[in-house]
Amino acid sequence: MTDHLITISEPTLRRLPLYYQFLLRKKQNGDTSVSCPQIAQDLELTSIQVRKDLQSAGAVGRPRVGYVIDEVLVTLSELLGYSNTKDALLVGAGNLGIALLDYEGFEEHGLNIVAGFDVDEEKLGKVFQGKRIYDLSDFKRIASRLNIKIAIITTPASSAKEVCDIMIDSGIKAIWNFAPIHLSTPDDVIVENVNLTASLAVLSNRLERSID
Amino acid sequence: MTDHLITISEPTLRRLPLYYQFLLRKKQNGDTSVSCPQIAQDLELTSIQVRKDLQSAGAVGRPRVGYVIDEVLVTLSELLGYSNTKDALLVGAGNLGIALLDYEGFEEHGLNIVAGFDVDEEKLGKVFQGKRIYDLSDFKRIASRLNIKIAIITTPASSAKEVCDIMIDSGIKAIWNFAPIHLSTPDDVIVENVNLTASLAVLSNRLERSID
DNA sequence: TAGATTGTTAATCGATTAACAATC
DNA sequence: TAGATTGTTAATCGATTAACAATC
Repeated sequence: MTDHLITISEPTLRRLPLYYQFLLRKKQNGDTSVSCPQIAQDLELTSIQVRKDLQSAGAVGRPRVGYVIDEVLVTLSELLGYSNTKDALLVGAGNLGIALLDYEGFEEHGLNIVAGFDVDEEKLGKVFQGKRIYDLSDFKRIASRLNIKIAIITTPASSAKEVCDIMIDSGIKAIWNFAPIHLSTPDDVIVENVNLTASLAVLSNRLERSID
Repeated sequence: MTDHLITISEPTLRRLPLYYQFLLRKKQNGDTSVSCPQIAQDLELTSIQVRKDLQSAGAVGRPRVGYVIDEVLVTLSELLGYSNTKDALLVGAGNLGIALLDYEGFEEHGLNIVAGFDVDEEKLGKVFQGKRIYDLSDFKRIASRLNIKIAIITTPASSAKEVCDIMIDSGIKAIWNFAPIHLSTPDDVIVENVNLTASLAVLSNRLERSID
C-alpha cells in the first residue's frame, strides 16, 4: 500500500468517480484508450483539470495517444477503494437507512453493508436483502466480533451524536454520516458527511437567483 | 427579492444549514443570542470563518453581544429557501426514490415532492405518503399543468441523461441529481449533484490513508 | 515530419486565515 | 471603563487555469 502515500485533494477525489464511470462506458464501447480532452468534453470540465487530476491519481499517459483505459481503471479502482470491499454497519433503519441497506450497488464501490441497527422494536429482526436489523445495544458486540471499521449513520439529527459516540467506543474508524449535524470525533476517526439539507440549500438558492 | 442580489459562495452556502440547525437548538434551549465563537466551537470551525459566513448571509451582530438568534434564523431561512416551499417531481421510484418520497422532513427545508415517476409497470399507481407513482410519459403534462420548476433524478446512471432531457423539455429549471453521472443542461437549468459514489470514495480513500 | 496531447512549471483566482480598529 | 466580539481590510494558502517544452 506504499503507493497510497500520495495525498489527493478532496476536489480531485470527488471528480475521480466520474472519470471512472466515463472510462467504463468507453471500455464497453470497445475503446482502449482515451485522452483528457475527450473526458473533459463529456464531463464539461477543462482538459487541463482532467490532466492534473489523472496526474495526481498517478496515471501515466502518452503524448498524442492519451491514456490506456484499462490501466487507468485499475489505478482509479485501487485509489477509490473499489477493489478492496469492506464491511460496514448501518444505524438508523428509517426510509433512507433501509434504502441504503437494500441497495446492492455499493458493493462494486467497495462497501458491503452487513447489518442494520435501530432502537425501534417494530423494526428489530426484520431482514432486507439478507441484512437483519439488530438492537442498537448489540452494536459494539457485533462490530468487535466482525472487526468492522466503517459505519453509517442514517438516524435523525437528534440522535446522531450519541450514535456516533457508540461507534467511536466500538472501534469504528470511518463514519459515513447522513444526519445534518456536525459530529465531533477523535483524530483517528474520520467522518464523511452527506448533508442533503445542505445540497438542497444550494439548489434552492441558485434557483432563486437564476429566476430573479 | 432584491436582497437576493448578494451572491454567496458555495462553501459558505453549504455551511449555513449547519448554523441554522445549531441556532434552532440554541433557541429551543431558551437562548436569544449567540456569538461566532459559540457557533464555531460547536461545529469545530474557526470563529473568523463563521463571522465571514454570517456576514455574507447578511446577518448583523453587535460587538460583545453577538447575533439575535431569531433574526439570524429568519435571514437564513429566506436565503436557504426554507420559508418558501416549492413543489417538485421525482423520477426513479427505486429504493432511494421511494425513501425520498416517503420522507416528510424536506418540507421544512422548502421542498414538497408531489409525485413520483417510473417506467416500471409494477410501480405505477402505487402511493407513498400520499404521493402517487405515474408513468414517465406523463411527466411533461403534469409538470406543465402544475407549473413545477424543480425535479429530482433517482434513476440509475444509465437512464439519467434521457430523464434529464425530458425534464428540460418540460420546463424544469432546477434538477437535484442523485445519479452518479454528469448531466449537461442549458444555462437556465441548474443541476445540483448528490453523488454518493464520490462521497464514498472520499471516505474509503481517507480511511485507507489513516490506516497506513 | 507535423501536430496533437502529455508533463511540468508559472500565473491567477478565490477561499480561508490573520490582524486590527470600532463598538457595545 | 475594560474587554469581548463584531466589522473590515490585508495576507496566506490552495486549487484552478495558463503557458510551453517534451514526445509519440
